[in-house]
Amino acid sequence: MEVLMGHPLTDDLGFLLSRASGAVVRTTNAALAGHGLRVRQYSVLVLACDAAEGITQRELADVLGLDPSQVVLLVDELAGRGLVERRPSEADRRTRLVLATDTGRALREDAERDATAAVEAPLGLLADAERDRLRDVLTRIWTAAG
Amino acid sequence: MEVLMGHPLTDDLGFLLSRASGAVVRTTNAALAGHGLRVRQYSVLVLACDAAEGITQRELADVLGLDPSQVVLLVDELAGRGLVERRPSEADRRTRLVLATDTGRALREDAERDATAAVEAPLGLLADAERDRLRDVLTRIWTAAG
DNA sequence: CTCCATCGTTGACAACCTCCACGATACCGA
DNA sequence: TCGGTATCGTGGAGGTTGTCAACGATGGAG
Repeated sequence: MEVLMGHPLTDDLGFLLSRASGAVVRTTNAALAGHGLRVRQYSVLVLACDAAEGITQRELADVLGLDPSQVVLLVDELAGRGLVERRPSEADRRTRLVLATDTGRALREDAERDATAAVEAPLGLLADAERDRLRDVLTRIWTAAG
Repeated sequence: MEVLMGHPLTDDLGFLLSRASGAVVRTTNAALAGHGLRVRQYSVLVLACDAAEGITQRELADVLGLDPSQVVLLVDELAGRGLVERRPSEADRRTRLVLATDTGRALREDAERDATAAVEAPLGLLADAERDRLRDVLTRIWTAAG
């Protein structure tokens, strides 16, 4: 990979971060395309599936680091395909809880298999200890950057 | 940061990668805004500055992981501001070498100072050894993902 | 009750990514 | 020398993402 060497940006962590991130996202998107999903929608679906009581759109925006207006569209698409449904919250009538349907949960299972398999190529070569450390470092970077 | 805990995506390296990357890019963009630059243009400028003989647009696309058509626009913008110039290559008349002007080099100095200072918040808390390891891991991920 | 914050939603706009097609040039094999 | 094939830069189309401002509806504090 001679293109890698000798360039100053190769030392820039920010650059390496975005380049690696882009590569992984591309790979994941390709794997999810067969299910008609992109990473963004897939992330929302996963979060909805794992929230037993449903999850607020505001929470989705916070966790995903997205603008709330984007979450509206993502949930619209998922709801339009019957993968997710919006249920009014009894506690706070401003919020609408996003819940996964049975169809959504089934699709999530399939999609997750393909996604993890595809990402196995770039990330599989990391040892468990390395993964843990990487998780820790990335989380610290995110919290520090706000 | 209770929003961090308890969500399944918090364990997904791909997700953490893109979220951390997004945060760093946002921070860098904010720091570069004063110079009228975005990270993309800044990256091109840096590469042009550090290539004594100039750099091919194809090389830029390869190193940055961009489509060649995007590089055209980025170089157009930089050239329009006099930060960079296109010089026909004598060896291969298909290619046009991108070279930084004196103005471009001066701006790069200033911009680099601000950019590194801004990124110091999220990345400064990493020890040198951690940085080296992170660089290595990110590079391996990128090469494996193609 | 009033004032202010929050949630979801809509709209607009810029930036970005992906793909396809073209002319010009280079390279390689017959 | 010629002809096919590949590469470089460029342009354009279409979809996706990022960012910001506004709005109605609701909640909460004083």
